[in-house]
Amino acid sequence: MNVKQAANVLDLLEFFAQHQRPASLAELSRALGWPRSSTFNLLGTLAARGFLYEPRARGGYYPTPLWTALLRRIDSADPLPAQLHKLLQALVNETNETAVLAAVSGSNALFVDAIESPQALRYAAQPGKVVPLHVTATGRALLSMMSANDRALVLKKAVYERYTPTTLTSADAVEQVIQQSAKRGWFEGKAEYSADLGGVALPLKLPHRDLALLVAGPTSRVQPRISALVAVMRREIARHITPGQSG
Amino acid sequence: MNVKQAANVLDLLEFFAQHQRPASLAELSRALGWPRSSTFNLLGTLAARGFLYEPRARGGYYPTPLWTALLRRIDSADPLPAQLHKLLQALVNETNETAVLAAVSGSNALFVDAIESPQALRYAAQPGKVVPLHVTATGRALLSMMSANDRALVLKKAVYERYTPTTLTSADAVEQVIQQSAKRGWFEGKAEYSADLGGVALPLKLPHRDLALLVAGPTSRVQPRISALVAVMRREIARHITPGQSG
DNA sequence: GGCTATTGTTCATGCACATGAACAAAATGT
DNA sequence: ACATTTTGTTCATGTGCATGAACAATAGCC
Repeated sequence: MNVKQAANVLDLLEFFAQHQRPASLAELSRALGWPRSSTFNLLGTLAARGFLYEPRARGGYYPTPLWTALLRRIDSADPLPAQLHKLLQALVNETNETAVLAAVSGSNALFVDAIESPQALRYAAQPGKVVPLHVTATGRALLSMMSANDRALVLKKAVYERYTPTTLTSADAVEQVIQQSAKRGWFEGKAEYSADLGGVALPLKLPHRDLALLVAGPTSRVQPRISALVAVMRREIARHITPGQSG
Repeated sequence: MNVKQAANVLDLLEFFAQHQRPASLAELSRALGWPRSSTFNLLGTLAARGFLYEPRARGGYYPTPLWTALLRRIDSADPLPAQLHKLLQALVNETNETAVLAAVSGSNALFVDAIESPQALRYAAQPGKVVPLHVTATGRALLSMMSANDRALVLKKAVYERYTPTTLTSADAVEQVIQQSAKRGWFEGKAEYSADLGGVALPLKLPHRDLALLVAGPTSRVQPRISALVAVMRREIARHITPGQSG
């Protein structure tokens, strides 16, 4: 079940991240399609708690530094090593495609960091994006690191919708692909979830978390050089992660 | 009116900021006093949007880097100059009391940055804290920068509750104190809102925002050296803010 | 491996709260 | 200064959602 007013808080945050300036009640109500009265109540709630304020009197609301103060504490407990962001940057430089770090989140892969290719036609991926585990290279790389039990559970509960002509639509088919991919050491995505999108993913076991590393772009650019991409990814992983950290 | 599920999102964030580790549904439900089913729905909503994930399968939920990604963008539009944080630090070093930067937020002063005194007995102030405008030194420093009209409006709408024996309880009394304080150039708080708490506040006009700078602590330590504190604050403001920035 | 305690999930129902409408206050234009 | 538009605020009402209860799955224990 969807908790509407929780989602609205997220919408509000995303609005401010996008527009980067204070906004009045009327403006927000229009932009987000909320009744003015509801907007009034929500802004009031957030402002009363110190999460929104009006930088200038009657100049509209904006999020306060309290958010950042809280998140600094939250992030300090679960930091993505800066190394990993540099790894992504190196991969984008070398491959000219989008590079992503993903973690398991329920039955989805969650993009925890991403740098997009500089090219006009590119895989648009931002931190926070989620994709199903069973129909993506990233997801299967993550699944390959789970115990057989956990993986079977996810695959059983998965919804085998056909997104594109190449989508795998059964637990068995997916499990088989995972086995084969694990053996050869890399996972390929062949436009199963998004048409014309191809990618290569590698499992990345770190001390306290299992991640997947993905490089992806249009099938036409990615497909012909899969093995080259794998080689680059392996090289850059070796360069950016000290032996003690990889598993 | 209070929007419960919006407030719950904030409670959740604060929980994680405090505990700094993943928490299971049951754990959160207990800690926050929510029904398990409600917790289930809320976590589901946030996870589906990519704002929560499970770092380890069945290892509990934790906020994702998406929060930070959004807030980086939000903060970049409304940055508190790093200078100002250094100013606070300098003041804490010099005075041994808590130093705060505050901005107007509705009829409250919002603490946008704060550094607490190292002493055991100190003014506990953190970013995000809000205090009424009309019964605090900080608030009156902020009010002094408003137009006469705006200030009159705030003072008219204010609720003149008696928090301590020294609380001012009428618009006229407050306006008078503001006039006098503005003339001499600094604002004093005399345990009107929190018992035994004293402080000195100065208005701080920056190019795009009006702030107040506060140094506060137990009355016994602050009261006797008010003028010394004012002198230190003025000197450090001059040191940390270039002439072009102050107004 | 069975038994118990704990955690996670579903669902129907009553009521808190989101909403539209009506009003008040500001802003804008002439 | 007046008329018009836009924005902010209040409030009663009907309904979407939070909730408790019941069930399912998992973990813990001996």
